[in-house]
Amino acid sequence: MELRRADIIAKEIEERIFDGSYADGERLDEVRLARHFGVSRTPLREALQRLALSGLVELVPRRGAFVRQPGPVELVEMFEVMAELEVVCGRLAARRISEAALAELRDANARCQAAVDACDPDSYYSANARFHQIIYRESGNSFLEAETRALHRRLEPFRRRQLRLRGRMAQSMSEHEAIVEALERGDAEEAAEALRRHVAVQGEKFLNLMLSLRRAAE
Amino acid sequence: MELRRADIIAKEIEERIFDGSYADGERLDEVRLARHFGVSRTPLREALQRLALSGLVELVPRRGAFVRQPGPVELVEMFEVMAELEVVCGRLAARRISEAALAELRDANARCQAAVDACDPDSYYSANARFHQIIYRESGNSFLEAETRALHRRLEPFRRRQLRLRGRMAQSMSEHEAIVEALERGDAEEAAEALRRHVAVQGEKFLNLMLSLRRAAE
DNA sequence: CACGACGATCTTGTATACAAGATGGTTGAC
DNA sequence: GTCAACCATCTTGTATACAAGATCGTCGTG
Repeated sequence: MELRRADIIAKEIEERIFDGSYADGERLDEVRLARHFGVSRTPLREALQRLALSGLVELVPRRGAFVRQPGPVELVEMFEVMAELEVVCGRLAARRISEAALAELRDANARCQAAVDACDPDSYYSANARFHQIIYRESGNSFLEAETRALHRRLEPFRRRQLRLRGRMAQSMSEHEAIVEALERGDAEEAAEALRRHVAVQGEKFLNLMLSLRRAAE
Repeated sequence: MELRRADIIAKEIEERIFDGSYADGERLDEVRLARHFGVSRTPLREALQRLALSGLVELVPRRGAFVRQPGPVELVEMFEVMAELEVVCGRLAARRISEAALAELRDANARCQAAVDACDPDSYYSANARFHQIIYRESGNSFLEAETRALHRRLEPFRRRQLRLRGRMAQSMSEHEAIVEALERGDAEEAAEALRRHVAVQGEKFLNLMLSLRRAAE
């Protein structure tokens, strides 16, 4: 047995929550899940604890674990925080970014463009994620980087839905270019604002998000 | 038997890590701790998992749990993020704060002043914490509030050390007043900047922080 | 004398057994 | 007929037992 099983199980359940296999409010039966994963309740409970800490399930004492999908309000709040974290990363990165990292950004952007041309949302998503994570890293603050990545990851399933909307990928691309430009110039405020515009969920984007939520709820 | 014991144990161990009873890198022996708390290894392991998620201990598979005090670099990073979160809270609060909350802030500030006059760092600390938490709440973003409070709590022991320094309380007070003023005027940028100045760790504050770390390490 | 391999022992990871609280249905009284 | 209390059952929380990997000392060899 090479690794801790609880990690694997937690990730698996997380995946199921993300992709909607487990509905909001659903109780996660320990013995059922334990049987399903072929383990005892001990490592499974560890996995549930872990998920509870990330906020994906709610652990009610003596009652069990319940899936806790963020509601519309909480989602908007999380996106707002995400935007602000990106802004902070961008502002710091504008001052601290290296020439090599700028090249990496341009490369990531090129891959984004290729994905847009190929109309491939999945590879666009991964190239886009790389783009952003370079900026997190170049903030020069590992703690900030870790926190930002964690939230990014948590919002991943919702972002992904948004991307499938018409024209979103192309728009996203041009925003990327504005960000890179600002970072090249070392213009912290412009980088910050470009990122804020890029990430913020507001107006029609907000509406779209809510609609996709409705769809996912069925 | 009333509540989940793992919570209580986790909090207890957390306290010990915070106050330095457990040194950095120290291994936390499961059976020893279990005996100490009068429980079996099962709830104790749950507690360790929890602490691992908060970053207070490192869980090395098949090796055990090790206390992981943040080093100087990580601490500075955490304070930088803390400052940015406060800034975000302040900026949002400036737009969203209610008249009642402003009154609460003035009240908290009065308590701070009373603590300064009485030279009572402990009650200053709690009044100060209340002051800041009102701002987090008035950001109108529960998720942001929760995240900010979590980091605030994690940095508490280090903040507390800083407060004992000469003149820090009085200076802190005047900064509070500037913050309240900006919030009253609804001046988001000024509130943000006032908070940044208030929370940022830089210059001699940085030095002091490092020194207090040294002291704690012994 | 130094280095490496082997094994005893200890510690963690997992499974199972047991205890205690929660749920839901049934029964009885009003 | 309705409401409430009680009991059976189920589920979680905790303890203990067992398995597997890691540490460290010892012994043997070069």
